[in-house]
Amino acid sequence: MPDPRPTLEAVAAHAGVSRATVSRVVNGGAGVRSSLAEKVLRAVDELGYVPNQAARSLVTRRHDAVAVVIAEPETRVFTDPFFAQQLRGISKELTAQDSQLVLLLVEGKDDYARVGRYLAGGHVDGALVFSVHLDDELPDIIRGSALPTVFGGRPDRGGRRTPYVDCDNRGGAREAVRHLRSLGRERIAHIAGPLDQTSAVDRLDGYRDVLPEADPALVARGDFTPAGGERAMRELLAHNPDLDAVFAANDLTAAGALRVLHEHGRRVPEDVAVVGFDDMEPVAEQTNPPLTTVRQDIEEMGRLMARLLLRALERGGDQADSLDTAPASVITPTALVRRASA
Amino acid sequence: MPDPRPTLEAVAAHAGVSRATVSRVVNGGAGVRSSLAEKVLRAVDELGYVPNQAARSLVTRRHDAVAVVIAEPETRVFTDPFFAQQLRGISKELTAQDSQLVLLLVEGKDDYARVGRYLAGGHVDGALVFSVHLDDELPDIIRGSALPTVFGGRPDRGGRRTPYVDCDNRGGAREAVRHLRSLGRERIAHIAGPLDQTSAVDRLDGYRDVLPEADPALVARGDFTPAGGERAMRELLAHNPDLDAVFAANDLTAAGALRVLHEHGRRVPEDVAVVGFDDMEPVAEQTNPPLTTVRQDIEEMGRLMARLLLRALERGGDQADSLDTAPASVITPTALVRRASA
DNA sequence: ATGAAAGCGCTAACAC
DNA sequence: GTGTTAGCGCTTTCAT
Repeated sequence: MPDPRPTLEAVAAHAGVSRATVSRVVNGGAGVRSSLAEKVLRAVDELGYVPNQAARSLVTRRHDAVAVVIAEPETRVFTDPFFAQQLRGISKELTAQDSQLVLLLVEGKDDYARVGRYLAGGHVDGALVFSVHLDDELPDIIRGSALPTVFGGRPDRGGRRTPYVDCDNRGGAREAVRHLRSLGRERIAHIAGPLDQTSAVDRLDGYRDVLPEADPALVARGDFTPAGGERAMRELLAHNPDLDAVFAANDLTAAGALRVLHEHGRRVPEDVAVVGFDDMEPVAEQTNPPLTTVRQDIEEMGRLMARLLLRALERGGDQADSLDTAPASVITPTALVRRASA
Repeated sequence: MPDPRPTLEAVAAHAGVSRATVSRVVNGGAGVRSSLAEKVLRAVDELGYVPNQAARSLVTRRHDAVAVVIAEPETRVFTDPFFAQQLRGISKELTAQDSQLVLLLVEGKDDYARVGRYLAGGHVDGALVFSVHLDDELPDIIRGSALPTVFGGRPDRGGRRTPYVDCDNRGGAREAVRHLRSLGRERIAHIAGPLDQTSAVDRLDGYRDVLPEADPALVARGDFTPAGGERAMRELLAHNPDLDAVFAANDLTAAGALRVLHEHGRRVPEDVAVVGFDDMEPVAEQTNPPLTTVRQDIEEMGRLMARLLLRALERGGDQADSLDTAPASVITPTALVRRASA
């Protein structure tokens, strides 16, 4: 059985030119007489030549591939489409730039070393990282790899160094609470998310921005899950039987809260108005009543992350984190989507 | 600025041995005196040596990477966690075998050529492919790349050639319908999925297996979405006001059907019992009442796909689809999960 | 504009 | 056991 993959050499022979010429043609064909170029192209076609990436990377030191690192698959990531949409945006942008997407799913701290090794191992040109927990070491490990990186979601409270893309969690939360207030609600509660995630913290901050004097008993802690939402809602109802509105840190939480509200005979939105966050459609449209919520354009965020990284790669070349070439972070806008719950 | 990445050569010099020895140590160290091996390891450590994959692939012709090809991101894939869970299973298995996951998201037919090129381009050792539509050319393109491949979901009605992993759609459907019958239901309807997907066809076949004489008017066509489920349910109700049970092709469809049932004042499960398929928890647990459904172990299916492929790679070496080395397909079992709707 | 030649960093015979 | 050596397939000066 003959080797199924012809080499540059074979194409050169077939076309009656040198390897160098074939290489030029294959890489855009700048500075090659068109008559020759044509001949080469024909040979490429006839032989079904496909360049060997490994050989190419060996000399160019580029891989046209970026890693996408996603941690904490145990939780939210795998029960809402957030992650999938984000990936889709990333994929679109990378594809447009002929870059490949290498997915690194991190199951736990045991995987950190592996990821660090991979990133340092020169397989990819850059990394897109979804960091979630505040005290996580992953961001540091990744920064240690010295690979150009863009984070998805604000990495931590102080983090200035690495660029990231996040939606305006705080502003979106403010909008949600203001909406509730504009509806005439006076006892507006908040079910927060897990406060080791910046998104949850920011949403809580947004709530407080609008209601700085709110009764602390009106804030309960959830965990971004429906079960957490139920628990928090029960607690809130117990301590604040008079509440007339709830801003939930995400849609899943709101769904749980809604169930408890029904259970307790509260009508939504008549007795209690509810607003969620995310606009994750399969949930927000399925709830009873359909959920008013704060939408973020997740796919666009993914696309932006990829764009930021690719731009850094183009420019940076070697020294990707020299300050002036470092791309700035991006905060994407949110929008209130009114359905029936508020 | 000095090159930040030391080579084998550098390590060899630093350790006072030959490149070959370093290479041996780095690749497991078989047949190297331990005293030397230690010295090498120390050198590796001190220099922070990381092997250059491109160089290695160039000679070994292995990449320790497999592509995961996912088509039709427009629809279902990105609104249910199915895909994420599958990926997670795949990732776990690949990671365990030190293989990387390269994700190829296919947005439309325009992308087919790109995918074909990539797969043929020798970037990866094999491919895991989620093919969904019956008349799709993607499977053929992929087979054309001559890359060892495992499909997720039965690729098409006749497909014998390529191994795949799928759940027992037909058997699961039978179980669902039998359960409904065991509840004493006599007018059992079915809302089918899009029949250009084998899973939808198989589930319909399962329904018919149990109810070969069922009134054809009891079968309506959905599309795996809640909206489709609503539409189909209305239609069914119009033609069969006496129906007392519905087997929906998936959970999303069931959620839509449930809403219409409520709208029409039918009590579930008293008047009409409902069973779904998939057990996608965020949906099945959120419906009112919580959905009885057929569960498939999605993560396990992903894991199996990867395992099958890796096994083929180990054995096959070059000729991966020689008949005797081809791994057989796997059908995974389903299980009825009883909640409140039936 | 084109070709010749020198590697990129690694593995795998093969010799010692 | 260990070192020597010959490439893997490609890009890229450097001549011409």
